[in-house]
Amino acid sequence: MENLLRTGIREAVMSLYGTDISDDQLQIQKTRKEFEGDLTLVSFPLTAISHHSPEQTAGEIGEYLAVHLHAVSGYNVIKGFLNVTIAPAEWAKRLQKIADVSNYGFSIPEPGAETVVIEYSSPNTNKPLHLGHIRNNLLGFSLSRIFEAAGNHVIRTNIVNDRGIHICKSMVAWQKYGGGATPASTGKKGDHFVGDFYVLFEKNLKAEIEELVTSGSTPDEARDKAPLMKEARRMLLKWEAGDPETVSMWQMMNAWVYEGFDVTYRALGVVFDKIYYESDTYKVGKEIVLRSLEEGDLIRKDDGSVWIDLTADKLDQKLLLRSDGTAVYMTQDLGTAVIRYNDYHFNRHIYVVGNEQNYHFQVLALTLLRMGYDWAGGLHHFSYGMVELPEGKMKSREGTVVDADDLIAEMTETATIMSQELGKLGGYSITERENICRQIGLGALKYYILKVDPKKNMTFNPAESIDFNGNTGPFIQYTYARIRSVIKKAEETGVTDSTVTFDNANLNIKEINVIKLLNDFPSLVQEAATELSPALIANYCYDLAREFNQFYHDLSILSENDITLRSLRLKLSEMTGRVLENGLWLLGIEAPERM
RNA sequence: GGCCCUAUAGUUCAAUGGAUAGAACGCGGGUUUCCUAAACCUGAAAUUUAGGUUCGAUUCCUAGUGGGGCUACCA
Repeated sequence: MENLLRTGIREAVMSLYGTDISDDQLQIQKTRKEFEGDLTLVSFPLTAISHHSPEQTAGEIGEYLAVHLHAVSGYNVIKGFLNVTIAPAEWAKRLQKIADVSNYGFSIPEPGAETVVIEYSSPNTNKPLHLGHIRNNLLGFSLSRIFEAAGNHVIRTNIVNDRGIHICKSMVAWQKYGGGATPASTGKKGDHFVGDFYVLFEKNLKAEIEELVTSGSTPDEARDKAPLMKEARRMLLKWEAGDPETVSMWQMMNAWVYEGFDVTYRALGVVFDKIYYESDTYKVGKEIVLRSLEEGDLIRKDDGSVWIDLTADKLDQKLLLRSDGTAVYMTQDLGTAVIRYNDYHFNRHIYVVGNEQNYHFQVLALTLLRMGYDWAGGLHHFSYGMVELPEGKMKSREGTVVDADDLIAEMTETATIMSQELGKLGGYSITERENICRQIGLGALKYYILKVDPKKNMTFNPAESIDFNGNTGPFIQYTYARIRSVIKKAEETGVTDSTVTFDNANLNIKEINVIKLLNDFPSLVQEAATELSPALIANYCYDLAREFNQFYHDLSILSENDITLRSLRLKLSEMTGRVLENGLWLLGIEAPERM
């Protein structure tokens, strides 16, 4: 529609002023709601060509369009803005056209489509997932679907930080205080079971440190020589040396954690195509660092540690191997990137990781480029902001961390209570009820997080912020469920007529508003992929649901006597339902048939 | 100290350099014989400060102020 107008205006300018115009001179936007019209030309940039006032220029072009373009049914000029009205019949034609496209808005990967690796989640195996991980998982998963819908090959991947001193801490605590208990013997979820031992370790370590400090040590010294800390370090050395007993305990405890993570991932509805483990990739990282050192790209200091000098790129020197030859975080990520490139030959690799690691990912990409891996130009850090609570940052030490499993349960619970209060659950089986409430609770949670611009910090208020009214997931889900209900009723009563065409249908303003939005969806999917923005999809779904509700509210669909009109409204409803379903799909939110 | 991100109604979020800065929650007022009232309509309420670029700045640039992050031989 916009392209139609674009070429029309080009012709108009050519015929009126004898000049061709550039794209940035030709500014078309949607007409604001309060003015009459559908599309608006901003005439200010054209005054240099027309040598007339903005108003006059707009008027002349508008007149030309009204005469020469039959799709244009009218125009008005306000200040320098030319508001063009598209004939309702054009919109009806457009509706017919988009209705004929299958899998509306989604593209299928073509030969030559880009391969995109998306890494998200990236948990440590010493603690259960929390609210911060939820934002990460939801963003990562939604992005993966958006990329897929935009026609890319997508590989969803996860790097599990399964080794290191923090893992040893929970191992030490379990060995010392566990008394042979297991998740099965205690009935606890595996990740919480292990996480509790980690907390116990930290608690007892803190006590030891305090004791040492009161007997005269500095805090740093105390931390260094605390017996528990020594034990954890000893454990790490044994693990790195491949001590069979330590390794088998490590495997057992990690298996418990993975079982727990699986439950949380399933509840969140996220999946992975390939999981990498740091315990595998850090070795490759060491190898490539050492090779690169031989080739002379890196610096070895007197103590034996290996560094890369990035001062020429306005960054610092960065450690790649410790003086004792062991790997650091960066080493492991270098290895993971190289392995992944060898596995998939990706065009792009997106890391969904919090913005506190911006520096780390700058260094990572630069280091790989410096080492001669040209594909590192395709690495992209999708950096998102932190989730804060109304009372401030989440701090594990102060116990203010919001646990992922608790939150999911709480959301489902709230949905159940609200549904009961509204008397929504009559006539459903217990399984159906539970399923609907789960869908709604998670819909609320997911939408609440995804509608926010990812790069900004966000505040999450578990008590108040999650709502089921207004700009929320359940509002969109509810709209969808009502649409399904209308369609179902139409089928039951046989009022559908699929043979009707709409080419000359007489549409009102609300119907046109819905068509306009539907028309935008395919390009929006592409834009969301380009901008890496689930929020774009989320806010679009809300707009569409809201617009549809206005349409829906004061029109009778099923009881309309005019067959064409009734069919058209049903068609509009059905398409809105499909687009909402697709939009929610992109966000990883389920669309309930009833609620 | 250096580097990065951020600042919009009471609150949580929007706004490719364009018109009178949109929503939602909360607060005030209304609409149910009718396809789901978890809906719809309606009122009050905001761009951190000072400069600059521009026909036009919430948006771009510079500086200040507030908030957050990074600057580990932690991950």
